[in-house]
Amino acid sequence: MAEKLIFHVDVNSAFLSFEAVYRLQHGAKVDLRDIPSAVAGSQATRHGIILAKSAPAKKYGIKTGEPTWQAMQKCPHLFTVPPNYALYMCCHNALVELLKKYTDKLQVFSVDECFMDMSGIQGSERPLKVAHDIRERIKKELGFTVSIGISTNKLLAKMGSDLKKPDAVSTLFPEEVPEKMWPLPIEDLYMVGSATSCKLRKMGINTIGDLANFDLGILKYKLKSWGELIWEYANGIENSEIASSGQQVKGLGNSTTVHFDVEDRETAHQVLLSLVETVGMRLRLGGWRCQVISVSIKRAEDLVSYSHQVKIHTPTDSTMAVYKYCKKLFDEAWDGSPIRHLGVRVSELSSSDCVQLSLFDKDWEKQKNADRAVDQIRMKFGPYSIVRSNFLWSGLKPLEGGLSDDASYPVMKSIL
DNA sequence: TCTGGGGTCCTAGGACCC
DNA sequence: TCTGGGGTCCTAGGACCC
Repeated sequence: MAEKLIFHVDVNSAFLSFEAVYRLQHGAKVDLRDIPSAVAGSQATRHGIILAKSAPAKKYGIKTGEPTWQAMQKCPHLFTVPPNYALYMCCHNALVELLKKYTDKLQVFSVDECFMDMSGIQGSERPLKVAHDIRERIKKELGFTVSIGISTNKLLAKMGSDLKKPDAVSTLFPEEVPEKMWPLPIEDLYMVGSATSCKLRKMGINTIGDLANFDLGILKYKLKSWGELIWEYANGIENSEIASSGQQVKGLGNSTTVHFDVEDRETAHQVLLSLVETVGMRLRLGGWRCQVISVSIKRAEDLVSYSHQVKIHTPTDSTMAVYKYCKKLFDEAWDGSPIRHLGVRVSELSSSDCVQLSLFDKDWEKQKNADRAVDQIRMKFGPYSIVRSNFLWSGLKPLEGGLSDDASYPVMKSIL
């Protein structure tokens, strides 16, 4: 069997690049990528973290995910712009359309990453040439730069695209692993996060090469199946297929950091309703019902989260049914301390085609029709065209988590 | 006026059944 | 007289990704 040939395409500083291109196209004189700049959430509503940064901003030591105030201390003249998810989806769609011209075996991995199975070109064309074609074409037609990694599996292609940025193509074939990947610090390996790197460094494992050559038995004993997974990754072993049709959605959720601390039950319930509104609508748009409902709470004082979930007997897609369970879950779980963040998540999804009515319930029929009517009005006239009256004077957003106009918003997957 | 929001998968422990 | 052991389901929490 012939070796596979996989490309991993990664947009450089995606959110910031998308914004920069958009501004240039609308007459801006300055390219955000050339100055210290960042996409950052609003500090006033306590969403103030860095979502993406320019290369000049990176030179100040600014990191993605760090609080904006901290970034401003490192670089007082940092230019920040708010996030614009609708724009990112447009850029994402344009990227995917362009890549599809090269292969239909394409896996959308996130808003700014794709895997491509390019095995078809092997023999006739040189992989590097094709990759550079793609890179140049994206730059010319879409205005942003990408880094492309080339290898025989997804893991190595992904690690490869990190080797050189921005606007670059790198190979990381299995025979190049000892030379190109093993010298890197252990944190650079996909799936080694802060908790694992801490454990590994205590074991004297500091580079990817250290891990690759470590005793697998000891690793499995200490880190269970996780140890085996990252040991294989360190050795470049990974053989999952390109999932072109997109994986089954497992669950969906909505959460928010409230712009003030929530200290009473009624307010918490209101926030939960605003979260459930969009979850319910997304369920119905996707044609799903859920059977597990979960509420999560993050305390203001120590930022510790806890959660409570329930499995219900009859799958539902009704906003009010999900909300009813969320209120109950919240009341059972809340420890009474001020709340910073609330979340709702539904899972164990099943198709709503095969309706199974456990009881024939008139109220249920009515509820279903009401949900559908509201969905249709919101889709036609905008999400805020219909709003529950109890939000009017509450100071809270009636819908939390914004509705994407594209219901098939790409799912970010953590496992290749 | 410290640290977002959207996901997936794994594991541990308890309940329950045979 | 006994306190075995396997299997499954459920829940909470932790790990990772972008």
